[in-house]
Amino acid sequence: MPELPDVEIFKRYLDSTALHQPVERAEVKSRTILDGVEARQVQSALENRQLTETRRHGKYLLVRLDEGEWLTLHFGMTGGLQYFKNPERDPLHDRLLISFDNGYHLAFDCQRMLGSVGLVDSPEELIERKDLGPDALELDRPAFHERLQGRRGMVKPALMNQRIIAGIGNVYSDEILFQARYHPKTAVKDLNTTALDALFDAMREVLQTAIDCRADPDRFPDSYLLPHRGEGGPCPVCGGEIEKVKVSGRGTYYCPACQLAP
DNA sequence: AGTACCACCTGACGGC
DNA sequence: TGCCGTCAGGTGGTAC
Repeated sequence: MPELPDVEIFKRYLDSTALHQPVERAEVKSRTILDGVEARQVQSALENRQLTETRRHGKYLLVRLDEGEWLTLHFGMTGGLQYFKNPERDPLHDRLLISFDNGYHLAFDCQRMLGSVGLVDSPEELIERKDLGPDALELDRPAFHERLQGRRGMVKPALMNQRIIAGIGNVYSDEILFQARYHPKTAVKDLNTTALDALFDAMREVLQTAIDCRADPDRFPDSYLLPHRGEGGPCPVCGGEIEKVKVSGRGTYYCPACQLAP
């Protein structure tokens, strides 16, 4: 489930592998993933160019092609990148394959095809087109308050709303609320300034820690919920049972003892 | 404005 | 054994 930390790791992976290599050819293997572009546009945008720069906004990865357009990658739920030389390492659900002059390939792998590939003239164009809020790690404390204050709904859907803040999904919203000790169904209007501050701190802490752990749950601190995510499992703080509920349609894990009822 | 529900999509899993 | 329903979840559409 690629959320902000996962996409940040993809960005660093691409930066350390495929950047500044002349592209020999590009092949769109599944048209389903194309977002408002034709396969030939993607191919001609890539061929005989280089990937010169990357940026991340929320769950989107943008890749600049020479000094021109930007390729946009969204990983849906099962997407990822693979850089390899041996064709045997081409991932099973390869949807876009970029081949470089040096004999290496970069595959955009996406099993469930919920991801997307597009082209924009600038990162700002993508943000505008998708109506994305500021990136969760770029946004400062006053802006966080401003974007949440006055909202009527529950805190978990607000954190997950990409128009309010970009980058947080189902898994990390649970972790942020666990670390901040707020119940996922807490009404945003019931969070006072101090509570919003605590939520902001937890958001930054969780996202940065996840990046430092290379978004690998096995590396996460013992005090994190994510590695124990599952119904009935022990809470890493109090040892009580983790419960599962639905919050606006999403499977939500929390500790009823640590995260007080709204 | 917010929520509920559906669809997209594939693969895993449990029940019978 | 195999068939079927359900679930996972990011996004986006519709209805209320």
